[in-house]
This record gives sequence, structure tokens and C-alpha cells, in this order.
Amino acid sequence: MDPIDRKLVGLLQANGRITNVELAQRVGLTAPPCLRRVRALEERGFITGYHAALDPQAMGYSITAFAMVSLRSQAEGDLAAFERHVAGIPEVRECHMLNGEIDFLLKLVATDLAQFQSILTASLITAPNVTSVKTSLTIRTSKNEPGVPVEE
Amino acid sequence: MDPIDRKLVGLLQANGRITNVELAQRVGLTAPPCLRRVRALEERGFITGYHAALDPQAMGYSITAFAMVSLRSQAEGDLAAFERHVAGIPEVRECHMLNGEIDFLLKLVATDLAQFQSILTASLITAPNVTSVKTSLTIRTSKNEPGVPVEE
DNA sequence: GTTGAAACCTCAGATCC
DNA sequence: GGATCTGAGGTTTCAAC
Repeated sequence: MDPIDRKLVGLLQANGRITNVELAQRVGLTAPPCLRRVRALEERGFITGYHAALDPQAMGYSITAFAMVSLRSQAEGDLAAFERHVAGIPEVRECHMLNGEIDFLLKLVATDLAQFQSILTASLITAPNVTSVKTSLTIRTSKNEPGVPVEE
Repeated sequence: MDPIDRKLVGLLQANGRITNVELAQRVGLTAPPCLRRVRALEERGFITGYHAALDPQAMGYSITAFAMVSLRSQAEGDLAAFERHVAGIPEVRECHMLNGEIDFLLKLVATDLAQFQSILTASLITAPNVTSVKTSLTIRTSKNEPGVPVEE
């Protein structure tokens, strides 16, 4: 991971469809070594994939919300069981286990309030081992940068 | 937004570097109309960009955390001022305004606990108009899907 | 108005230095 | 890391449905 690699991941994080030749120009290499570096960054696990970013509103998802979930038992098996449960709910986009009073923070999307409520009541509040689910709706999102900071 | 367009955005969300010819095959078109549809989806705002997904750990960011921030004044100008403030902090990756007691939920990353603490004390707790900042560290992330659900 | 066929041109990927 | 080459893919043009 030298300065050129850092530039490469930064450029690819900002624009995942940049062509290899433009990428090479930007970092001051010719195309073949540039491509070799990118492949190496993928294989070594620095780059885990490439994704189109979709506008949730345009895609019909007017609701973005967060759910703070507490469980009765924090035994590893029960934590993992909850994680498997939410893995099967497509509207739950992220599931983070936290320290402190809240066990899990979920980010979820829904097409409207009715669907949001039905996910909540049918899939979250009634899930095994759940004692508390506090939700907050997103009023607006002012910053939504993918990944991590990369200078340049 | 017909069934072919929905397939296209789904495929591009899952694999942002898929070639246009493979994309065309998957949706049952030839390359030219497929490319036109993708360009249209970009121009109409359904697709907002393409990004390489980076592994935060591999990139040296061992800490992912959430901060729940409450402000003294919720006047629009004060809310916007806070949003502008966090927009300038590269380690803050997301800023969502929520309903309820918490005004803002921030997702942030840091290289280590020392850097996390310094961001907290130097940039968040001391920011204008902030009354309370509660943070939770992420123990592990079991699900981290970009975007929205797309069937297929 | 959208698709498909053909042409062109650029790029990706392999080989060798 | 760089130079060269070949085949594949991206992009435009235009005819047809």
C-alpha cells in the first residue's frame, strides 16, 4: 500500500467506473502496471466490490429509518440468531452490533409508512429474544459518503 | 421504469463494473439499447454514481462508530449550520437528521480510539449549539448492503 | 419511439522486455 | 514499470419495426 495504491483506491471509491487508462494517467502510470495494481488491491481485500449507488427516493423508497434493538440475552448464540434473522429481511440494509445499552443498530428503508410499520411489527418487535425496539425516521440526509476518507 | 430497467439497476447495484454486453445479455437486449437505458437511468437520477467498496479494516480504519447528537436550537438555520460543520469532517461519513429526541445520527470511522476521541472532543462536543453527544462503538457489522432492495 | 445491425474506435488483458 | 499487440467491449450511426 504505497502512495500510488492510496490514490487508486481513492479514485475508484469516487468513481467506480473510471477506465483503466484514465486511472493510469491520473496516478502517473501506464495502463498495464495500473491494472495489475488494481487487481492486486481486489485480491488482497482492500477493494471488496463495485456498486452503483441508487437514489432511494427515485427507486420508490421514501422512508429511511434507524432501529435500536435490545435483546434479553446477549449470549453469543442469541446475538448470532438475531443477526441471521435480520439478514433475511431485505429492507434491513445494515446491522451493527454496538456497545452500551443498545445491542443493535439497524438501518432500514421502506416504500411508505405502512410498509415500515408492517416490517416493524411483523419482523422486528416480534423477533425472538427482542425486548425493545426504538425507531427514528430520517427527516433528511445531508451527508452520505461511502467507505472511508481517502486523501486526494 | 419498466421491468427491464428494474433488472438493470439491480444488476448494477450488485456489480457496478459489469460490462455493458453482459448486462445486455442478462436482461435480454443487445448492447446499444442497453447502454442507452443505463445512460437514461443515470441522467434521470435513478443511478447517482458508481463506487468501489473498500474494506475499512484493510484501509486502516479499525473503528466504526455512531454518534447521536442533540442541539440546543432546532431552528432551521442552526440545523443547517451543524450539517455544514460535519460536512467538513472527513471521518463523519453519514449525517442523518432524525425525528424524536435525537437530532442527528452520525456514522463515523477512525483509525484508532485515540483519533476517535480527538474527533469527538475537538470537532463534535465542542461544535456550536451542541448539547449532547452519545456515542457507541461498533463491535461488529453483520450486514452492510448498499442502496435499496431490488428483486432479482 | 425503441430496437437491432454494422461500423468504428477505445480499452482490457496478455506477453515480452 | 513500460512497450506492443490482439481480441473484446464501448459507442455512434442508421435502418427497420
